[in-house]
Amino acid sequence: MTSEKRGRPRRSSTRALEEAAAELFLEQGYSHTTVDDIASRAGVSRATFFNYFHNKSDVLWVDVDRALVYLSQSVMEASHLGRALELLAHDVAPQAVPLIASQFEAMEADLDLRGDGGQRVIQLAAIVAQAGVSPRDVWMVTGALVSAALEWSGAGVSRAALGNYLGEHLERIRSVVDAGSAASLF
Amino acid sequence: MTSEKRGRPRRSSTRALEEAAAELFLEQGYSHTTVDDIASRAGVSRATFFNYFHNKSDVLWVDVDRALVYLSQSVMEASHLGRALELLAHDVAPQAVPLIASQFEAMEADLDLRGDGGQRVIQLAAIVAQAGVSPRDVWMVTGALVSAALEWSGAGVSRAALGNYLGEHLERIRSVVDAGSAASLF
DNA sequence: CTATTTATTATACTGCGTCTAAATATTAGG
DNA sequence: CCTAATATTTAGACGCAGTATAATAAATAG
Repeated sequence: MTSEKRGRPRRSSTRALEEAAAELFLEQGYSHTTVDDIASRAGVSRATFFNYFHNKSDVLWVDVDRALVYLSQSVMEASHLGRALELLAHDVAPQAVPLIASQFEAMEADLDLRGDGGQRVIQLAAIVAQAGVSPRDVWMVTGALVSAALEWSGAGVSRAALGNYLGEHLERIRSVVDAGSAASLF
Repeated sequence: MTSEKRGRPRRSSTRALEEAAAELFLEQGYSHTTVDDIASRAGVSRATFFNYFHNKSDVLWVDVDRALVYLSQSVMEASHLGRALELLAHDVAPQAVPLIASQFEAMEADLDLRGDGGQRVIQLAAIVAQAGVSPRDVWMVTGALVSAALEWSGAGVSRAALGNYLGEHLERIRSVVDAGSAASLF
């Protein structure tokens, strides 16, 4: 995905494949949709799909993964999780709820997708740890963040900004985390 | 897996397959070991492997899964997460650290196994929710439990009983959870 | 000895993910 | 214009996971 000016132009895009996949998942369910189906609908070959995504399920988690990458980089630079989260929340529009969150059950793939979700939770925990939160607090903080994200995505169209939920849930654990963790969080 | 007295006797066992798999994973790494390899070493056919496990990775998580099933049933009966955890901890010997926990990096399968771990975390969260912990506390409690389990399994051979770690980590969040959650926890 | 029960096994199939090599479409520069 | 360099698409083959089915084998009950 270098895409300067030279070379054969792209025939598709992450977005296009995302949309094709979303359509099919809603029509036929996740497990009954093959990668071939997605590629076909997007007008490219199966091989090309894998130029854009590592695997079938990633197509659903694109937004979440982008957020995690952003957060990870942001933490590396700022070394302050609280600030990194503010930056992230600021960049996420209230409408931009990941597809996976808004239309989970419609895709009838609970079991298939549970593992993928858990993978992201673990990744988040790794970022929290990287941010300098003390080991014994890592999972408590991670839990608070997951909680906030779920409440945010679960709230209807009238949801507030993501930052509000994050702030609220972190505030609740402020009094019980180590001093070191607090320093990185608030 | 009914196994009364009638019918053809079993040629293998979960344990035997577990051990065969563990050997191979340590020898060759997780991703370079096929289900065929495992079955062969255990002296059965590939098809038989799937009579004992749902999939390749489950073989590493048997102990964790057993604990989760136990916990889930226990919660259904007692409707009290705290008590269910005590019962669980009481039944788990200090040496019985799941294979996956003790020999994680030796298997060179970080990425492959991360998803499986996350899956269990999500399952745990579901049990916590089922136990009547209030929704906004579910992930905080889950985080505390994961934290405890990791500290327990990460401690050397001199580790204390699992119950100690669980109690300690839950105690830390006691002051910040809802009254309803506390009722189910303590 | 036969019927019943349970487990093992062979076999075939779908689909994911990987890899390689070839084909295609574009730009840069002589 | 033509050629080289570059970037992307694509076909095709492969290994392996996981599912399903039907046949076979080994035990017990009566």
